[in-house]
Amino acid sequence: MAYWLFKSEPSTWSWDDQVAKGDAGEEWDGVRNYQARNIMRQMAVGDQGFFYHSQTEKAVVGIVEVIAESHPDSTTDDDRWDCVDIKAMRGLSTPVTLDQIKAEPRLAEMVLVRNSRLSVQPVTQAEWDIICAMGA
DNA sequence: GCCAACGTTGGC
DNA sequence: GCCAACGTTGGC
Repeated sequence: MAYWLFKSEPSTWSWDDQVAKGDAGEEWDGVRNYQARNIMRQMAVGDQGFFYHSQTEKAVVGIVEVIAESHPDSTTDDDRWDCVDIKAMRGLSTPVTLDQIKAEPRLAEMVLVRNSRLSVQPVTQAEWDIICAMGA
């Protein structure tokens, strides 16, 4: 199983919005970036991901599961853009903030730290375990 | 609200 | 195919 990170502005699509969708989940649509799209194309059903709030909160707030592999993005007619579907699994007891992540030397190589603008990112097993422990 | 970083676009 | 201009994103 692989791990990922999904970034969203809470004012556009928040963790609460995602939770409200329940097990039906929702398309992770609107991505218009080749790098992010290519990462989504690598995802498999059952993979897990962090749900990260950018801008005001800047923290990992929850864990999601991929429930549909990459397919055309229904919000555009442009066939270049794909998306996956995800559903909320559980919230973190304590959100893990960007400050905490930057303060943890073992997370210095995270894409979130290295390339903060990428909206969909891969996460390693080690990074996953560390952040889960920090948020428990 | 500003600015730096980055990606995309379009003219040549 | 290069590069300047522009738009977007996200941290501060």
